[in-house]
Amino acid sequence: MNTLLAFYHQLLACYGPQGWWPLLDPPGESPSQSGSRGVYHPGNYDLPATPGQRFEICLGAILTQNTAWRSVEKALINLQQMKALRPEGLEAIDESLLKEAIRPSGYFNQKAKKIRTFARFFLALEERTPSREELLALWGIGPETADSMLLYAFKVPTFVVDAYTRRVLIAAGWIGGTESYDAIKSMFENQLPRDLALFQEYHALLVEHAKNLRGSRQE
DNA sequence: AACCAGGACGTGA
DNA sequence: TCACGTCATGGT
Repeated sequence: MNTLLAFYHQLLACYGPQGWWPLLDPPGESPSQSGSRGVYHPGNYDLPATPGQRFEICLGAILTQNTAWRSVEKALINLQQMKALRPEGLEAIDESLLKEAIRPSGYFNQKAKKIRTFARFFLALEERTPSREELLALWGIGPETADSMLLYAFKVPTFVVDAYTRRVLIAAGWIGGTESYDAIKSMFENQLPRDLALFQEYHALLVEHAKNLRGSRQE
């Protein structure tokens, strides 16, 4: 039997579809209605539906590096209000305004440079799907950010590994903890059917489960 | 009041 | 290659 696939079904039965990646204003809801908060879309694996939503997910992937999502939402909303949640707007915005907008998400000096670098790259793409190597070559985009963009923004079935993933696997006794990013990524990709919805949902479920593990311990 | 949050880069060994 | 310091704000 397949341990990782069986575990996925357990998690799904326990928590249900998570609806990643959250968007500020998905189709069907006005921005004011979303109450300035990311909207999840459980069971819908067709998003993003527009280049704008795709770009929003990519920026979120950068801004959430070692940062709580709640802080990222503030930054995304600020950018949206400054009309800089588009690559053209980002290219035009003043440096100090940009940093002020993303300040709540932390590391604002580095992240300002990162999202500017990415905005230029995104424009040059012209709707094409980038390769993992192209993304990794950009300053500020490491393995997890690249995989998050590919999986949730560009709909490429590649598995995302993060701190939560490691925590769950360690708690289950399936890894020691010193394994490399790519080693853990390969574990999943070698044992699971390469399916977009499965990969998207699995990572989201691992995050939810890891948060529950932490919550049961203390806090 | 330390500690962590949906990491990545620069450096030295 | 790899361990370690740095980056920064916000919530618990």
